[in-house]
Amino acid sequence: MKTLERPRRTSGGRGLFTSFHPGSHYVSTIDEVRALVDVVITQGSFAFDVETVGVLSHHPDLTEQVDQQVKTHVEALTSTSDAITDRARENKEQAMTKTIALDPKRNEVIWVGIATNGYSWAIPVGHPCGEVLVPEEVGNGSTIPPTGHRKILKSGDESLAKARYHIPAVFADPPAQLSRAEVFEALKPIFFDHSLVKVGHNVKFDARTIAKYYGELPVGPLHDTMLVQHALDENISSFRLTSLISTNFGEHNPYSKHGKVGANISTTPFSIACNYVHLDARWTWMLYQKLIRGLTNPLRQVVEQDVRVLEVLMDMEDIGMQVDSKGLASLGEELDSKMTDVHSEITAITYPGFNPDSVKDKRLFLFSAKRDGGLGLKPNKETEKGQASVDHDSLRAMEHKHPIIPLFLNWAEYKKMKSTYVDGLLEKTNKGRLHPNFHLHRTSTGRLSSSDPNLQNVPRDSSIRGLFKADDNSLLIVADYDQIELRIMAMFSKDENMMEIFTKGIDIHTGAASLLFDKPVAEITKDERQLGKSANFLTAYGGGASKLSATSGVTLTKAREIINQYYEQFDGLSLWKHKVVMQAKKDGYVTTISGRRRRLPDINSNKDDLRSRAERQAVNAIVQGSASDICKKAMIKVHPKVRSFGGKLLVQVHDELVVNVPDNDRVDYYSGIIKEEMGHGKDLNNVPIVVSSQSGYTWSEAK
DNA sequence: TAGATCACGCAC
DNA sequence: GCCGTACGTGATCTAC
Repeated sequence: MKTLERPRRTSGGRGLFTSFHPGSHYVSTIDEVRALVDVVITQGSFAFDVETVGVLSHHPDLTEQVDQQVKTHVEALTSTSDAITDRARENKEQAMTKTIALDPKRNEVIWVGIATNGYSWAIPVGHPCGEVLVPEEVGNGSTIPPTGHRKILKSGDESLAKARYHIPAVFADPPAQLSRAEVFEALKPIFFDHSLVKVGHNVKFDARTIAKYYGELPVGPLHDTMLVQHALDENISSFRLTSLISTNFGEHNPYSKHGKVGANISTTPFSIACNYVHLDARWTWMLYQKLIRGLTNPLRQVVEQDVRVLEVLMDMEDIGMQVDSKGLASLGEELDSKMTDVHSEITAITYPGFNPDSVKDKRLFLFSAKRDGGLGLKPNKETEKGQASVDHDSLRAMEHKHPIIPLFLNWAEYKKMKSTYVDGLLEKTNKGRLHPNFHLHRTSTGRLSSSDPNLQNVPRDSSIRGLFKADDNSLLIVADYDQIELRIMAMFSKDENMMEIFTKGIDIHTGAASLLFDKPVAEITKDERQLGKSANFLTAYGGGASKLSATSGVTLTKAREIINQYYEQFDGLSLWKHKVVMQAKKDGYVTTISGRRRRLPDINSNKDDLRSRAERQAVNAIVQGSASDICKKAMIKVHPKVRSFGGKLLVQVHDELVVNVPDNDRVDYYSGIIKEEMGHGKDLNNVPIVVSSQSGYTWSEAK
């Protein structure tokens, strides 16, 4: 039995592991795994990290996707040959393999890294290669490729033309490694110990990845360096581990010496990969120690709340949401046929090769002079960079000027649905379910975000939401906060009129209209309510008269009048906003209900545009961030309740929760529990919280 | 050729 | 100068 290597401590160094150098130990026997488990258990917490690869052959459905992608790719080419087709397939397979490596449901672990006080271990469980025997050879196009890698001419001879080429390295066989099954069995005591804190950098990924080998998710408490760092500084551009090490330890490239991994860990020599795994686990551990020690209240409580949300999110991601793949596919066909028609009409009016996806093409066709082949129309809006805009609003405004404009509008609508929501979602479907990633560190306000796929911006249109289904024998309950952001503003500002509207249970937009137009609530028309609504929105976002006039269609003068009247009626609100900005200028940040901070470096800028932007952000961050705090608290409370009656929390969309519950006669009871845990009936300093809910078999029915 | 940027559109 | 927070897609630009 090999003994565990314990890295030497350095005195006065940057951390516990800086004496580390190559030739590092890797765990090769099951006794060593058991021994490391014994050490970890005494430490109370540990960092871990997995390295993963995608295995295409494990997923026959994915080969179909590759087939399809190769087919589309080849169809777009003018000349095809076996060599090109093979190359295309190789590229697509590589891309797909890379994708699956990051999908916790479909990847395979090849290394596990673990670190705790003074220790780190690298456990290989399927690294495919040993050391390099023959290095890879890459030609950048300036040389003639070696024989055997040259193009074959029609004559049958090898072409002597210079070309790009890539000859992969030749590796020795890897050393003998433990199997995943025995390693994870032996590690079970540390991943399922309710008293051990399991730390990761984006820990949901690692935890969900290893869940495959246990048939269930590791248990909390979990902790994550990303969300700690985010609480300390939300204005960070990259949350990659290497970036955070640089900013926290002043190491410019901690991996440069012996842990540099190429494009793919599975084509990295064994010893380098081993070093890399040690480094990743160690740096995660050291970063965690450093960040957690720098946490003081109220940020400490913010992080404590977020790690609890993290566990809920992990569960939500792993469960995923059922989607009707066949329905999506047939919607795709419908859109395809509509698009074919529109496209041919567009081509007939424009010219062959006109690309309706090209802003440039559309801009040229609409706005260039008639003598240049354009329509000579006048642009009515500019993009940020000062170009003529061809977005929906601009086109709508000139819709009657030429028959092609409605065609552009139709094309854009169909294209969006097809590419983002049909093809995009289908590609992410795994056994009929979509498993989003929820992020706690990607917004400046503390809101969640969602990606791969983003289930927070699924169109409300029933043609899409109607395809998101409850499980068999289940129902979806959608519970959402009523006007949570405006209620939060009422709470903070204690504005009398706003408080009164909410306490009396009057619709806030109607109430605002009533004050704006000095009319009883009962006499407010639909149009007036809409103006009230627009004005209400402006307050949270800090919009001005021009925006109001643009979105609601009233004249600029009228818009100014409305805004003035609004702030006269809700004078407490404008006073509060003013105080917020003053405080932000003094402190450099604002604070939400839970104590989360939004730092605003531009709040005292000399540049008017930057400063006013920061002022709007200050107000908005308090409102949006506090709403997010409330919804996070709710998730923490709702999650165990819902599980206790066999339900599943599926998705959070900022102010709404989507829950899958058993389809039985207790649905009203379930809804009641969910609403209660979300705070329905309670209040925010005398501003009532109202939660409404609906249920149905699809997401559109439930909303 | 890969990554960055722009323009756009979807959500709250 | 003029509306806050996100993410995905496709085109186009840019650096290597």
